[in-house]
Amino acid sequence: MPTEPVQPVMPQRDRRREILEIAAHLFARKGYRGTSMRDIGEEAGVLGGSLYHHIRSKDALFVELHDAALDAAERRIADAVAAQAEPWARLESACETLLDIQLDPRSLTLPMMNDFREVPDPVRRKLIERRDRFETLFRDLVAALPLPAEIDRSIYRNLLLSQLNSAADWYRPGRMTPGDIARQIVMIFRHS
Amino acid sequence: MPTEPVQPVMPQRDRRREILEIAAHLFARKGYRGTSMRDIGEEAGVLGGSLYHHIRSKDALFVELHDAALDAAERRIADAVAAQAEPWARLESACETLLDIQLDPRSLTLPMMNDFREVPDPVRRKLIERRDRFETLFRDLVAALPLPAEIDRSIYRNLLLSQLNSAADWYRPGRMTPGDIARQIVMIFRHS
DNA sequence: CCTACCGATCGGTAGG
DNA sequence: CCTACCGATCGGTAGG
Repeated sequence: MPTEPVQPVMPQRDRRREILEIAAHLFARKGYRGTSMRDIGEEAGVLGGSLYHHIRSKDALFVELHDAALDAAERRIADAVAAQAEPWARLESACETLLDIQLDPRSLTLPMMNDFREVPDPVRRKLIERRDRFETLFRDLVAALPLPAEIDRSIYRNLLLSQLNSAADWYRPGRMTPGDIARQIVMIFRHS
Repeated sequence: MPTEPVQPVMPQRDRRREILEIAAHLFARKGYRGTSMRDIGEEAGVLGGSLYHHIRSKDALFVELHDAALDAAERRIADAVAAQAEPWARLESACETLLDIQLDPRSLTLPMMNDFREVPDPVRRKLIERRDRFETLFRDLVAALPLPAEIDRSIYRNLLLSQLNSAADWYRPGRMTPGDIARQIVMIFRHS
């Protein structure tokens, strides 16, 4: 008589998702170069080489994760912004949402958005292309602000985004929430 | 009759300086992990292993370069600030000087200040210690500002520094000088 | 998903 | 400063 497997059989699709999540966390915590395929395998309970049944290459895996993270972030921000009408309130919603994503320790998200320098050239080109598209969201938000004429909106947007993207480098949970930080940012960046 | 060397003999001290400068440029451009000892050797005209006559280890080399860069930056900023009396003018001087350093493509400097994540743990601890000391300079400048009570000065300083440190990620020379950016930053961050 | 391996590259060293 | 090497680790693959 045939013995049943102790572990329930998991559909290949879900197994792949599981591996992607593990990889996202490792990339976010240790960077692209700091994460080896063997590291990912270890957390998934398999050897590094076995991962290639689910993915094509480390590069492709990273690009896929990065793009999916930006897709999700874009959706969340668009939803949050849509609930507001006043330009400053829309900007504050966007900042709070992006900070929420960047500062959530459980997020399998874009803390990897930064150090593009440690990634191979062809990968970097793809990441930058996707990120530029993401940033048009903020270009539109900034365009709607009633800013003094002497403020350059392109600089303004770049400064704002670099703050939001590097907040995870200095933020420590406790005293302030991501929402508090977003309010501080808008307070500073607000000019009428 | 003895032949004279074609290349003039260079004192060991200067040779070491030369190697440090080459290493600084490579680290700044390609990051810690992206720069191998063999890369440094190649630009210096020797094999990677030969560098160990001048340095103890790659880690020690990186820490030395990082600390020397911060020493130099600290001096330049302190000098620039000392020429100003008014708190906002002092902050603007500091921002302009730091941006000058960060955005100068010839600077063998602190573009490496950022991605601490790709560096080994013991190295990171040393870098952070030195950087924290560097940042007290800005803590004092921000403390002197007449800011509205609802603005948190710790957040304010972190936002300001993260902008200055990541400006090299988006800045492209041409339309605006580092001084222009500094003026934009202070315009945005100025509140009376 | 594993075994067993490939070629490449890494930081670093001994000995001259 | 070179030769010649060490052990470790990397991304990836063939074959089952």
